[in-house]
Amino acid sequence: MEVVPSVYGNRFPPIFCLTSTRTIKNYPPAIAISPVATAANPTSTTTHSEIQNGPIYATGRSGKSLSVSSTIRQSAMLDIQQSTDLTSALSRSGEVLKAQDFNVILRHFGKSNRWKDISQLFDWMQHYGKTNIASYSSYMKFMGRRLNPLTVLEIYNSIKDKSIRNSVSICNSVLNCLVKSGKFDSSLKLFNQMKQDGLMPDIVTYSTLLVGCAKVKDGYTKALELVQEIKSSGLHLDSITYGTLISVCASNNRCEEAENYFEQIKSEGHAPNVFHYSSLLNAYAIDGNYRKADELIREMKSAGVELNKVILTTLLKVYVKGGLFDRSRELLVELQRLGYAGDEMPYCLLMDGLAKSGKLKEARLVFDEMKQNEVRNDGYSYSIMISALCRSGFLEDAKQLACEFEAKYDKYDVVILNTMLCAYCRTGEMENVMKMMKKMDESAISPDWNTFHILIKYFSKEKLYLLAFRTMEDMHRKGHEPEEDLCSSLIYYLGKTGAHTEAFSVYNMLRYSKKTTCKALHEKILHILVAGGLLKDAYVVVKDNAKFLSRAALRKFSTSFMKRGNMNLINDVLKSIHGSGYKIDQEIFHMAISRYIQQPDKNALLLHLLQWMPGQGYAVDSSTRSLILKHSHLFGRELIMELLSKQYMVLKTNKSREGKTK
DNA sequence: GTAGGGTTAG
Repeated sequence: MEVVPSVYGNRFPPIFCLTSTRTIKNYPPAIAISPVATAANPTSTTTHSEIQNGPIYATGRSGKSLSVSSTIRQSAMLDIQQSTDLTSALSRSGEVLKAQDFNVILRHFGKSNRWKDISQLFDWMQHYGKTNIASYSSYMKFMGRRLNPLTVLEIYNSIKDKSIRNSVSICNSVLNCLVKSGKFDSSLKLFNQMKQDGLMPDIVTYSTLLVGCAKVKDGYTKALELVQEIKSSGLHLDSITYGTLISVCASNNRCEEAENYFEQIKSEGHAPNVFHYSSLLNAYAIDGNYRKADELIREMKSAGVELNKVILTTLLKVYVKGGLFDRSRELLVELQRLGYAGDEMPYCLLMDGLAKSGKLKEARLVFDEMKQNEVRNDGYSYSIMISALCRSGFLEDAKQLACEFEAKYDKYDVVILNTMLCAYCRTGEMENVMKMMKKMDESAISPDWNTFHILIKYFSKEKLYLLAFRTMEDMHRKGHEPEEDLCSSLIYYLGKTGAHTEAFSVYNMLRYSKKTTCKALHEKILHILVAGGLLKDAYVVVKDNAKFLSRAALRKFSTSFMKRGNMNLINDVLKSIHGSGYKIDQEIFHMAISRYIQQPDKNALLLHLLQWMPGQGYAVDSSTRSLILKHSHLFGRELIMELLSKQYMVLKTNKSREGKTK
């Protein structure tokens, strides 16, 4: 395959080299624009209240000049909001404005989805110290998922004022950004750090973190821990937190617990709201419990809670999961009638359910109908159809749909790209695979766990083991943990093709991941390392995992090490395998001692070995003994005789012990 | 004059 080296070049850079989303701007020095040093420079002696409220005007100013100042500020704000050239508007009108004025503009940009302007304005505000607590929270809120979590952390860490850093709304916003971008573990770590630094978390902090529990394995346990923490810190679960908890239960297959929380709301004298209902409904979707779902809908009707788009869409999910495809279709028609079928979601639910119960043709019909209905397309429906076609082996059809999506929509996210990658990998079209990877890189879409898995599997299938290895390295660097089976097979193939070092590298990725590795893997890598002559690495494996290794493998390793391993480590190796309970046999001692004799400058090591042996119940056999005696002049004859006689005593006691046991 | 949290899809 020619394509691979040409795409990667010879140096094998990281598979995906995403460009940083945040650029450092070179603004003129603050002092040149703003003469007000306190407002311009946040690292100066500015107090918290000044940062929050802007420079405090001297008392005694007339009401008139205040209103003049407010008029000037109003027009400056308008200038910036309406300007088509933000840079010049800021240098023209920015000086007179305070942090809260900029926050108004920030929100204005936010409401009109002017992402680029929000970023530029916020950069400017940061540079001139015109930020307060609300600025940070608003910025993160309006940028939402557009913000790279690393950028968010950078911003957070740039806040030097402790009272601002510890402010609960800023902390909540930062945690929210991390949770929304799937970095739940990082958010928990940061949360603990924040608490140590002095954050007093409130119920919003906890419900922010609870959202993350819905997306991770074992999230329910973590949620319980958080609930415990809420209670022990004297806070109370509020309506939103209950809603989050129910949704955590739903996404962790805890239907009964979801019901319990729902009942708890009622027993505390509150009426469940539409969020609570939709989350509980979603819990019923897990096993398609349409009876309970129908009952819940009746309850909603009598309670006067509106059956909104989310509720009806979730109900559709329940019907689909319950296999009630006719009722699902009826409900879809109802959604269309109500104007609730403007985006793909309900179609996706139905298509996916049909495809997964083997009704691929019917799924395709829904897909075609959706396309006729001018539904907004975000690529989900294509993902579903393409992967359904792939699963059933209709690779050509899958490829065709992928091409259709490329031609019709130039909009990609990680899922559609993964799906298309998968389709092209299955049909073995390297050129298209590379095209998708380039697209991912260009659109700054970070590859996820799935992307890496698809690629590594594909490269392995094409016998491009080194490329698979580089991809796995990249995956590891990006913090994704590959599945053990995938590693294990890659280790096998790398070993088989002589890439012993690379095989060991994959082994180490697994070993130092959080998961515990399968015991057989240690033996597998040991064989590869011994075969590749990487005896020092092999020794590391043996030292750490001797208890998982078979006697045969240990023997093979020791034999090789005695023959070719580093002489300075021979005694360590012998002690280490003895320490693991392996009885060293005479042949091994003979090999070790022969090596020492060949190299008289290592005589200290030989003497050390001979000294060590009797203490562990070992003694050299007669052939090794005569070998030593033959060369004893090299080591000091007297000392050697003394050591050998000590060993002889051991030999005698061993023999007499053996005799007694017989 | 001010900020932060919840429901559905691959």
